[in-house]
Amino acid sequence: MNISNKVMGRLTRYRALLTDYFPKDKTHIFSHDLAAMMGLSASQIRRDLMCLGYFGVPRYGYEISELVKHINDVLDASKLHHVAVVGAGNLGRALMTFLESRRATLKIVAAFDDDPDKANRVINGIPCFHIDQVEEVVKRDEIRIAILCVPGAVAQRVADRLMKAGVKGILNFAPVPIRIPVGVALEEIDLTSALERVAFFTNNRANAPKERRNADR
Amino acid sequence: MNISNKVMGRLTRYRALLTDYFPKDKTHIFSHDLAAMMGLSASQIRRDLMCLGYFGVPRYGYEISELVKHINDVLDASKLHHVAVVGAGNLGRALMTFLESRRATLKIVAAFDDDPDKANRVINGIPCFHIDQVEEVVKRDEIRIAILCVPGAVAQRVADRLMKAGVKGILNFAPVPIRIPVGVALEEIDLTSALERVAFFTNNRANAPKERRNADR
DNA sequence: GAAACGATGTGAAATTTTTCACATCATAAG
DNA sequence: CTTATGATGTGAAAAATTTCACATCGTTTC
Repeated sequence: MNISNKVMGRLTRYRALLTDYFPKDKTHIFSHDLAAMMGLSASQIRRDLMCLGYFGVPRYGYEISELVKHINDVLDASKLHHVAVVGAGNLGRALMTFLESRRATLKIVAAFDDDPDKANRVINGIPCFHIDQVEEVVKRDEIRIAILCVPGAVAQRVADRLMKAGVKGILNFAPVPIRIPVGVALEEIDLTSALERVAFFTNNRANAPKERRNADR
Repeated sequence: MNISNKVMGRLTRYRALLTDYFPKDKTHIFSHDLAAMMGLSASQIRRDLMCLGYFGVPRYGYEISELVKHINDVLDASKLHHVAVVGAGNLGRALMTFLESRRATLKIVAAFDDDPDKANRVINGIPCFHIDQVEEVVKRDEIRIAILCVPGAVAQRVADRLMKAGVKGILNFAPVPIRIPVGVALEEIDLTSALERVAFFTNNRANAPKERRNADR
């Protein structure tokens, strides 16, 4: 089964919801319950879960622990990843604390900045290096994923440098798109665009970005 | 013309690219140039621009100033919006500085937190209030959009309170989906999910999340 | 003025994503 | 054991999004 980017995104959210925000005493869940929590349709949930190779039982629903286990199997296909935050400004530092320790398999092991004042310090328990050490540290610590929080003007240059050093996945928060060769994974989050989108649909309520249905029928 | 969420997102990015990251001496741009910068196909660019009611000229491409003007017309349909950041933790404070002054029409006028230590202070030039003042301040300052950066466990409760106070658009960074009635705009950014997605496609390079083509043919 | 050029605008096809609708099946009740 | 129940898994339809392919048209060249 080929899992699309969209399905992936939802699977991660199902997992988060089930492991962190679901009553511990419940052992089973129905597709329409998960749908209600996620604001999606029940059939979409079932369709997504089909990708897992795990099947629920008709009258009981899905066993939560099994479900989570199967999502884990698919998502964390290859164990641990070392992650670096590049650009230790306000946003970079906030993301360090926010994302660290969310997922055991994604460990933020370093930060980089071009400001010498920030280098050679430990920020929130994460060692911060000068950007010129990036090649050395990426290789040494086997960093494969970078969270890019640098100004738009230098984003592409820094990204190129990271990829040259061996980074294979980039989560880009810089407000410009970056170009990647095939073989590198890229996810872009444009925060300004997101806010503008909300503003637009706040004006034009008719076509809100998400319509949330509840059940199957 | 009914503009979809996806098209909206791209239009905002075209604008940002053209206004902030494009050589000032250039007056015109071709669809395939913009496509190359955005990592999209030229035909998609042209299709998106059709929504604007502005047309390029065959051999000259699009006049940048006119193009931006038309995007402005569509996007900022109703002038100014007052925005509040709710939850003044690391992420909330970072977003305050990051998003403030990005768009003249989106002004962050207040922050809220349930920590009394953070209330009644000015953080990065933005006044911070205790969450219990939310109804009062939202009404007084005509706040219509909220950026939600509170813990997942309280996200829905806080969102409900905001909507009750008059907020019509929410940009949700809490790691759980929130439910909204029709008439409210919602955009959700799950940072953990984004990182997990990158990690997944870093493992499974075959199907990277974005494939970037260059030209038309 | 006429012809060549090359980028646009767009109908139609292709692809992707979501929803519908119902056969199927495990359980519980009779 | 048999039947009723109600949630699943999924083929097929529908909807949304992207790409193709080319007619069209403004500019430039001759």
